[in-house]
Amino acid sequence: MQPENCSENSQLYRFLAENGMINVGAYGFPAAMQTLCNPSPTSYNSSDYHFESSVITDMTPQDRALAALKNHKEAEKRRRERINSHLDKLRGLLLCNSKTDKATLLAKVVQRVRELKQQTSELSGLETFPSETDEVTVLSGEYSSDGQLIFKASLCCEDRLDLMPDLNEILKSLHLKTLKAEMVTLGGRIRNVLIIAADKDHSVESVHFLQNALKSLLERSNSSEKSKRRRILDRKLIIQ
Amino acid sequence: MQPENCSENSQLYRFLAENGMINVGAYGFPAAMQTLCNPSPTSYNSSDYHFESSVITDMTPQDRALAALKNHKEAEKRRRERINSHLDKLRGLLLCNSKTDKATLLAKVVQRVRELKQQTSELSGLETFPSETDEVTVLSGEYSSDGQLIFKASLCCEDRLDLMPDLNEILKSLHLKTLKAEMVTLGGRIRNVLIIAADKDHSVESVHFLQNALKSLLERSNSSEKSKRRRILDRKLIIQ
DNA sequence: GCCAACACGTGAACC
DNA sequence: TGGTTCACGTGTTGG
Repeated sequence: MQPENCSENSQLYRFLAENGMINVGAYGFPAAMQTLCNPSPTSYNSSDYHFESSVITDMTPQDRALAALKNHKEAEKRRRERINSHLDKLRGLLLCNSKTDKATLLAKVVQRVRELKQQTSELSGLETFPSETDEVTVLSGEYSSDGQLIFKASLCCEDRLDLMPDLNEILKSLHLKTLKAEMVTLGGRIRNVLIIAADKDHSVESVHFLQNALKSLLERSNSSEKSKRRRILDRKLIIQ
Repeated sequence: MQPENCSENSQLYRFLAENGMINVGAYGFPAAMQTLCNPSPTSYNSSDYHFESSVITDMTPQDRALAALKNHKEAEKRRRERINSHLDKLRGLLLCNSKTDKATLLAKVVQRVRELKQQTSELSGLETFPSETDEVTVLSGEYSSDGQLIFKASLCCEDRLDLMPDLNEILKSLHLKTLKAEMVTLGGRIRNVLIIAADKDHSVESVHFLQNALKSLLERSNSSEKSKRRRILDRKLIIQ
């Protein structure tokens, strides 16, 4: 039996120690793993538990490796807890029994998100005429077969001459293509519904940028027009 | 060094084998783990690789344990894949980069589900007057501090004398308490909005039962009233 | 005893 | 390097 590298022996050492096959120090592992890297042919037992490296410094490379392992172990535990806490929140949100298993839960989440997207799409998609309330709606579609992301954006606000130029500027700067545009004006207000395509390489960012850009466009529009309007009822921002 | 049980030694054997410290058969592990349970004091190496148990039967207890381990390993892999595939679907649904880590993804999912619930609640909650379309809407709230589940249910259909008794019967049979009830009638139609509390012990089931009960109530209502109505435009069922 | 689901600790990969 | 994330195989528990 000739060990090939130190890693294997540190594993072996740990294995033996954890299973009580050799005695270990208070913490669990001594700083003697180094000695195992060039092991003497004697058997591993507690009588070999003497080493010279530990007298040189308090923090031998072995101790440091050990501390790293401990860190790693704890970090991993925190990671698991973080994930599980989110899963628990989802259980609450979906009214799932706390003992619903993870896979089933996630399947339900997928289904629910699809339903909700569908519902908001239907509920908010019915509007074609401008409303009294200012609205920015970005309904994210999914990726088309050719890798483009197709989605729908709706903007409802006061009509003004430079709205379309502003809108075009935004779309151009984000490298978004307008596949289709509907606009309806009524009583000084306008509703703009755009079908937009984004190249796959910067699609996600573009969607978020567009949301923010439209939102700020709407705010700009509001602040400049506020004096003219008798009332701004509300502001809706729908992000699907 | 006296091993305490067989499990430890099978672990040890596996450890040694996996790290090439002893030779193993074609599959990976020989059927010799039993011999390790009462080990001879000699060292573990390939020269000890002879055993009598395997000649008795093809399926020794060791082989069966081995097969079970293999099963277990593969089942666990399938489970991981199942979970991860759902996570990937969620990544697609949320337009997340494929390298968004699990915890962050799940945090976004939680946030998104909350947003979507909020939006559908707002979008569908605006209606107070009865619509032309028959509707059952159950908007699930979350658990209150005292463990009760509070949620909102809305029902819109033809008005009829025995609607309220039917409704009360349903709620009573499901042990649901009505905290608040709004009802608006207009042109022979009625909209009923109920705030309902369910005890925690059978809350989830009750919500689903209620959904089904209201749905069938609506269908019953329709079939008996169909002749009187000139048109039933549509039927909406919203479940949040 | 089997099966399914979980938490755990660890090695590997990526910054 | 250290920090962080992932997949993996395993021990364990409940049905």
